[in-house]
Amino acid sequence: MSDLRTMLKEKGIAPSVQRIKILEYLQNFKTHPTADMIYQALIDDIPTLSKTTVYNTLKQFTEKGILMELSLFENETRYEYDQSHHTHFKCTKCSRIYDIMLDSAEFSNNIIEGHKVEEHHIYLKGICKECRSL
Amino acid sequence: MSDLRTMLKEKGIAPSVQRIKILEYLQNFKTHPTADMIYQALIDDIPTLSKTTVYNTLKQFTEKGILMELSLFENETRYEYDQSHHTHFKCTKCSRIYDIMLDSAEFSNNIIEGHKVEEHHIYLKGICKECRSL
DNA sequence: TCTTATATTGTAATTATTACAAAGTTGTAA
DNA sequence: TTACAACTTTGTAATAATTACAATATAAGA
Repeated sequence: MSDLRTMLKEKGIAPSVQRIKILEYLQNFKTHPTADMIYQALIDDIPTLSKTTVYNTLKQFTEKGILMELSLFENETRYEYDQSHHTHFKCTKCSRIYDIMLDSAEFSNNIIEGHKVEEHHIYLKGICKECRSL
Repeated sequence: MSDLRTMLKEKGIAPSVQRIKILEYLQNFKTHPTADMIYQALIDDIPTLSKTTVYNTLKQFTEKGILMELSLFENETRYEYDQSHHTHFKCTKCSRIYDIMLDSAEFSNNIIEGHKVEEHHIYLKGICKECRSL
């Protein structure tokens, strides 16, 4: 708890109650939650919490490199705190998303940690050829 | 054109004007367009075209395996016809999405086809352990 | 041609997200 | 301690992507 407080200060972010609770939630529940899921989870604890605050906070944390924004398989952004190198697996039936401790590419048409992989996608992100040459 | 017609029939889809034009567009422009981009591109040609038709058609094509749905880096679904095995690269500056002819995983912190890769994501999709054991 | 099934359209509803201004809070210097 | 400035949070309204659904139009077969 005071860990988070210190960490936020080091990143130049004032450790408000809202920010700490949101970060705490992401740290405790590695379920790749959406902004709404986080809001629903905290509204009892902080009855005045606004969804805008959740969105603002998540955006700020992402910009500071504290969180990772995931565009997994749907049209909602999901967030995670875990910075370790892993792969995401989503079940097409139950829609759950699993963390797979694997960072290589030998998985296509394979069983990995008991899950049957039917598709794999490799996404890259960075600065493109043209922008680099400016 | 009659290729597409035949192909749709084989998949059990009636080859209506709307469906053919949409598929033709995806075949000609490999820009991973959104539903809206396709709609905008075709509205002059088919003035009565409805966005619902575009959405319905894309959904149907995806279900029949004709198209691929991509959840790349934003909250809009993008579609592509190209079934070849490749990786997607998105520039953080200009937001363009590039096809990279590469399906392996040696790309992290690397220059690939001139693009500087800063992040790579591997996504898997399939049936999870629990669902398989039912 | 008539009937039935299928396809398309338009509008309204839903959901995720952002914009923005008002109200609240905090830190600090007088 | 008070007062001010800077920063945070909140709530409402706007936007954007997508879906639901009912009405209309089209196509195919008896």
